[in-house]
Amino acid sequence: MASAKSLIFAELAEIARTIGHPHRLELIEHVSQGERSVERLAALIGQSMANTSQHLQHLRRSGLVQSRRDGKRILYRLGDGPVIPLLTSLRQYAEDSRAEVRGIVADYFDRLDRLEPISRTELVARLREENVTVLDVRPKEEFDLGRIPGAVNVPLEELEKRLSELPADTETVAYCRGPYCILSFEAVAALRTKGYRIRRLEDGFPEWVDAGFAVERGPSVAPRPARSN
Amino acid sequence: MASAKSLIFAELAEIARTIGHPHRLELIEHVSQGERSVERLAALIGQSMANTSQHLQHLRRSGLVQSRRDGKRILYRLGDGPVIPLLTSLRQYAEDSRAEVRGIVADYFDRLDRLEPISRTELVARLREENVTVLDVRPKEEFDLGRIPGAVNVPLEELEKRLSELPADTETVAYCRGPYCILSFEAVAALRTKGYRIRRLEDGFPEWVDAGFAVERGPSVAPRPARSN
DNA sequence: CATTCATTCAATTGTTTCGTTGAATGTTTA
DNA sequence: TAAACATTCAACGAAACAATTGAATGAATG
Repeated sequence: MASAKSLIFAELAEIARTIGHPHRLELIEHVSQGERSVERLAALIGQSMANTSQHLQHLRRSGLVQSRRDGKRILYRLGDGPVIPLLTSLRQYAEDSRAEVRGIVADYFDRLDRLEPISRTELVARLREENVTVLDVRPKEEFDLGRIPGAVNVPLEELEKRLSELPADTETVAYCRGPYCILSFEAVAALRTKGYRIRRLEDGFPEWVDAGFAVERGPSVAPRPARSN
Repeated sequence: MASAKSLIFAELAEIARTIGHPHRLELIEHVSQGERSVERLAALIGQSMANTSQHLQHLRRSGLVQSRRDGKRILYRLGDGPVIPLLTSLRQYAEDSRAEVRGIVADYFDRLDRLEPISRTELVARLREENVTVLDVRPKEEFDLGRIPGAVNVPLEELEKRLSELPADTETVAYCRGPYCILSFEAVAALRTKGYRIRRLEDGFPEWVDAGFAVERGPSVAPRPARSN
């Protein structure tokens, strides 16, 4: 039946249109870091509450995000389906085939040094050998909601003050929210000028989770900066 | 810079909006079978030439399709980038998380028998052992443009007339245009009632190409139906 | 039980997109 | 060089969408 086919195309198109808006893409990125209230999301994307709420409901209709009530606020989180793979393939298509994006990514990220990232599997191997410090430069709230096991949390703004928490003798791997999040880029740029051996992790925390690697949750116990300097 | 970030989101959103229209999704599906003229594509999606042309140019702007001139007509083909992976992840997201799509797919395809498909790698292995006939049920023109090596082409309409070309003693694997193409489902349903041992290949020809498996092109030499019945 | 607060709804306006119509372009054929 | 043909362009009206405003909901607090 042709009608079943056109119904399927209509469904697919609707999902595609849902992620076809910059604000909604940005909302998904923020929501993929952990639960967020509408108020906070509105501030993050620089839009009004009403507008943000409507975009969120649009996303929820397509299952890309879910929500729950917590007291007087509503918290949004990432949907159950393979949302990250969908966005990853969208990004990969864009990087592969759109000159504009290639140009932007090149101009923007490459200028911050050619900071070759370390792969997730490589990091896992290095963690087993205990010869690497994992640095989470996201804000504390996001760190508390979930992190790479054993990671040390030093938000980017506090990095200069808290340099002593980082071992200078072992290599450090920094990560943040995703491939377009600049926090870890800036952390690497800053620490390299101070002589640290530091690299970025490929992509970011949501992709780490999506790839099925272990996650540590809850308020952090004492971080374990094996200070030796 | 926040502006680089928002530029990236704008680019991604534009690509997503490009595939966010049923006609354009359908055009991509048809174009992924091989080169097609605007006239033919217009007929396939049941739209005017002008409208089809505009959708095609929209797709071309995003690199999802490419075009070349051949005499007085313009032929469109699939773009260079990872278009199929993008659509595959879109479809997988939809199937995984949208009840409507799940319902449609279930109602529609499952009713045509639970025809468990054979995987591409399994088919390759079976082909090495020479104990399988590959049946391409697409129209001859598409078959000529590219096919699984060694495949026999019997378009669905001619299947009943040309049953003799299919060996009844070896298992047959049928394929067509893709996961939502009903040709191979119907072929399987038809031949099973006649006692043939026949299964579907997972997905279809574009996905076969995309997965990097060998393709045979050009007008078919004599098909080799190892008739033994 | 009234108030406060976060969120959602409803109505409005300006912008973008879709499909149609008819003319323009550029290539082949007569 | 003119006619035929496939495709694209340009202009239009209808429909969908985005963002704003202000009112409505519904849970928590006093």
